[in-house]
Amino acid sequence: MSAETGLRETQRRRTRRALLDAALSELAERSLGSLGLREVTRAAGVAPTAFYRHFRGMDELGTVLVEEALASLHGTVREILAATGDAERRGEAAVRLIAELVRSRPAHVRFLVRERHGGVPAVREAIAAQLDVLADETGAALGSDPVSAGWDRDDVTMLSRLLVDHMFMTASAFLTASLREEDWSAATGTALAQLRLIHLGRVHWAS
Amino acid sequence: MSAETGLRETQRRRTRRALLDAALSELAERSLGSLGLREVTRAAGVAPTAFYRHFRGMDELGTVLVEEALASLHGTVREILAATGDAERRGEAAVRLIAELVRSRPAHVRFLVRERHGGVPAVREAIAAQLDVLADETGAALGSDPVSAGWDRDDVTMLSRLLVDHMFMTASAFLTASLREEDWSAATGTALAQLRLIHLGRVHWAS
DNA sequence: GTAGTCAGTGAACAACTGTTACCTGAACGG
DNA sequence: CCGTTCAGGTAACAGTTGTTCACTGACTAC
Repeated sequence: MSAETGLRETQRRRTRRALLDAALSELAERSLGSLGLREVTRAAGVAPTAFYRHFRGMDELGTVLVEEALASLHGTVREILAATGDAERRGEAAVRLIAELVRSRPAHVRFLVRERHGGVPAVREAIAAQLDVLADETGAALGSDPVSAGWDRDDVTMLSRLLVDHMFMTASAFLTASLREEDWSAATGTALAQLRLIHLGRVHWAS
Repeated sequence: MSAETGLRETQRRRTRRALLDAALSELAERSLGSLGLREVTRAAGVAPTAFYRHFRGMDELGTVLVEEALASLHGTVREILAATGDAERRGEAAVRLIAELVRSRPAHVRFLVRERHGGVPAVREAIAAQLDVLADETGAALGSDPVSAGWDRDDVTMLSRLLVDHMFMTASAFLTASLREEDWSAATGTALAQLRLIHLGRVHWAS
């Protein structure tokens, strides 16, 4: 479905991408709330009015970026949860996948980290809702895991929330460390150690 | 030092406070980057030009807010670290103090959480620098603790970073839960459980 | 008492903002 | 081929922005 590869449609998609990319690159050192519609269109090489052909306003542009960013994150998390092996290996896989995500889509990740607590309610809520889903999935995967057999629901959710938040911590650490290679590997080490410590706590947990 | 209670000086301080408070209340649902100088002065009931008698620009206003917010946080953390008793009690004390801080200065706390990864470099860096100090202090306190005797430096810092970040997680959770009382106590429970889990991991850690 | 300091004001500026109504021309369906 | 659709452009709008300058008048130091 939605092949839609007419000449017009492809051009339309192109400008839409240009708008999203322009916004994304402008957001490297600013926040969505301070980003003007005209700035985006200017950076995209398009007339201001063209914006309205694609988005109702900046809020909508923002929520689209949320969906884009979290689509890849969602995929990443599913990979981790589906991964076999002991918790140690799973932790490594998690950190590795986050690292890849930061390397391949730094702008998207930065956007998520920044706007999670940012000043645009619509975007904030979109991220929060998606993260709730993510936490639930994590919780479900955790539930069907020998280590946490017999845990009550509250404890499972508190752990999954901790893990999701730790994911963001790690992503943020990678972003600020993404300049020097030694900082990068240090961040990797820290994230892995923290996951190991959390896992240790999990093993010795008594509901 | 700096008694300075002339009539003029007190009035000056009053407007300065008015500016800071106006900004703070305006920042309840927006970010610093999107906050205009004129908006602040308007909310403070003062002419736009009066702003310059107190701050060079919005960045400076921002860093002053950072100092204010982190002064209380600094005090809070010192109290926790100085607290005697086992780790369980210390965790309880930590959560309780954060809760108090959120209740007594919600705007400051929200400001910190939002601008930590926010769109104003100067403010972001000011917060990061202060948090580094905080993490170091935590690390020092952790170092002189029987539980973590013999840990190497890297492991201590990874733990203190985790704890500082967890503090922010908790503060953020309290902020979003501050409407309904049952959400509040649930947030308290989650934070406590997470600290307990981390502590368990700490006990069974092997450097 | 008097001269000086200085927090706050008022008016003006060029630049920029989001949004509207209307126009253009290339791709489209039949 | 021809009428229609529609992505994008132009021009204009009323507001708002940060910053400057000169000015006022209550406080201060002497």
